[in-house]
Amino acid sequence: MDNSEDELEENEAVWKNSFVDSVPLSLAAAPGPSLSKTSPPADRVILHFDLDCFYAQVEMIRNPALREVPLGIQQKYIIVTCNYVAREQGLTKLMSVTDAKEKCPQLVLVNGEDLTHYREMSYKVTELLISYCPLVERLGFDENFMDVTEMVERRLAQTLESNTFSFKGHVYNQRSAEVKASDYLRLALGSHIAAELREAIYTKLGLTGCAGIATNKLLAKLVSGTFKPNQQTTLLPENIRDIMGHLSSLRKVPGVGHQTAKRLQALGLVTVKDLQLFPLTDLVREFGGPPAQRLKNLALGVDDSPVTPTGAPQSLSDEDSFKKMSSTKDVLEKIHQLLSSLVERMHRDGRQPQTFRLTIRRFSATNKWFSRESRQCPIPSHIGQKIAAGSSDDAVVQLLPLAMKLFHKMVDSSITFHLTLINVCFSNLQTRRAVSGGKGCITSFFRASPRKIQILSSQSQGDSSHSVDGHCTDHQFSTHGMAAQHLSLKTVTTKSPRSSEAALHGFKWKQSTVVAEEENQKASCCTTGSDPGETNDTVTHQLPANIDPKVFKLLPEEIQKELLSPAYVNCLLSTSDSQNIKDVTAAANELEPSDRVSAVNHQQPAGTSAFPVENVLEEEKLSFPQSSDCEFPGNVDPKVFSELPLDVRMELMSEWKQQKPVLKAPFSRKPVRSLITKERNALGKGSQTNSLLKYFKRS
DNA sequence: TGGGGTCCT
DNA sequence: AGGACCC
Repeated sequence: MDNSEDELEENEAVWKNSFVDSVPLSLAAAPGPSLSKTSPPADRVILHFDLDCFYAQVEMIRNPALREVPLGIQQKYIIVTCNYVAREQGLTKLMSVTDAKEKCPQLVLVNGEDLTHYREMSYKVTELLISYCPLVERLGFDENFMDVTEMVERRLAQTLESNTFSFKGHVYNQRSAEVKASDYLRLALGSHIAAELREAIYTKLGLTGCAGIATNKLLAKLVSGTFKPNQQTTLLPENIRDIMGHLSSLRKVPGVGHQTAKRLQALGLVTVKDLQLFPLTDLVREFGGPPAQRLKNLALGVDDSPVTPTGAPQSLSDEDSFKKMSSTKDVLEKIHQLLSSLVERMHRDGRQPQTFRLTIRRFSATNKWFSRESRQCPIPSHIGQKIAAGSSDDAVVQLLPLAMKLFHKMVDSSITFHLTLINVCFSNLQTRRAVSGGKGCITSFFRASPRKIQILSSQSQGDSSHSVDGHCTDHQFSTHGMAAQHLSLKTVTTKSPRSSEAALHGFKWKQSTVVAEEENQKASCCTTGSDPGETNDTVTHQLPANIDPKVFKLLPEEIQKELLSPAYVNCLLSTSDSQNIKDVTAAANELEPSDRVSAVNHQQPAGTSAFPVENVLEEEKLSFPQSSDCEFPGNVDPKVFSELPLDVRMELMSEWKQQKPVLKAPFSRKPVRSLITKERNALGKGSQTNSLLKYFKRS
């Protein structure tokens, strides 16, 4: 679960004594003109939240008796995380069960292979944070970045009366006497917000965690781990050199992975300082321009990447690993099992997947062990509809032949094979919504839609008083939230939230009005030849050659049926024949895109999609001048918009965002650049900028 | 070394 | 489709 082993723990002892818990600041000491609103590109205030041993905490909430015992969360033969009782006995993350039991014989194990509860709790945390401020970016299940610059600015305007002010929590490598109030007031306010949010996470969800407060994501993340369970630390700009310098190796720098570290090491670089001092030109030679600059920046603690609201997931997948799987029957059963749960999850999400992918990992004694292979195909829309509609069994039965077809594209089952992992994945997730009605105008949404979107999980936190900030309460999930419309759409450094709703699994995206769907699409992927009429009478002697009749009879009825279906029989018979898939793919491509296009055009200002890039941008700016950081389509009245219920607003924003690839440009001028990072992909235009992680994407 | 995710090439 | 990265 957590591979970043305690980056800063080694330094902890060194610093601990020099930290103070609360550093008094005096506002009387001249706020100074330097930090007043006139200073142009004020630093951001970025928070990083990191829940303590997340899976273990979730299990301890589910079963409080586990709080007092050493607890390990097990996936296969690994302890992926453990509670602090267990850590006192020397356990660490990602330790083998054998080693762990040896160190701690009384260790209590809970199987953590099913992520459902962790995922749900994870989204509750993100939702909670979003309810205070929309700029929240998830990193895994247990971390969130948040850009609270605007909240800080608002508090700054209000808080001038108070005479003294303190940092909450620790301040990295800093004594109280050294802290200058006027310089770091904004970070100090950030530390208060962080403390309040951690408190909210604890009181509302029962979870503890750490927070880091700094001027960018890199630094916030690095500093958050300084004091480990349930504490927070602020990094002042003057200590950036320290914190970077004290990292024990380049691998500790988020963004420098295994491969990059190896290449750097080949250049003779092992410490962060090595990289800081290494000539950029030499670095460029090895990595290319933008990545080289990026690496240098990271080493220096410089990171301009925005906090990009994560919104709903881009894909849902389910996987299982095992020592050995070598029969088609086992593969079929495993895929069936994985698909069943995935389809259910997909249904709960409410969106409709357009792409299915099957991934395998083959056993290999050689050291090359970790690579995976995958094949993907479009999902015929009638199957997608069944998934979204909740006809899960039907959907699974129809997906199974698709999956087996993909499987046989990778594995020749007439030869022995040895798999160690199977993964099924839905991607290209599409929100279904009304499309048939009025033309080209966003208002067609406003009237239509008996919406099914509901809150399933958020036991709407009844009080509005939990607001960290009077201005920021608009974003709550409770029903009372029509106030303070101005806030929710303001973004500072980035685009508006991509859909938060489905994301926020508590919401359903479902829409009772659904696109009129062409049904004549020939669904199954392997329909060549066989006559459906025959199959019902089929008995086991008609089984494909590579199915053992005895084994067959042991299979669940449903699977037997499926094996006898024309689709599956054809899959087996035509192992190396990819023509079937191609036919279906072509058919699907003829139908699906037009569906999409009409949906898109319908919601756009007429004709915009055909405009040259610069025109589009110009137009958007003109039509929505008062806040260029909001991404309203040009014909949406912000006032009308702001009066809509929260969930409607969020869904609309998600819609618009998904359309940006059509609206927006691959290259744009600086002011909007941060808005389009994801959209570049969809356009298929190369991002000539950096090749490094989105995580440290530039703004 | 799990069971997830992201984006880029 | 694979590879890098994150947890």
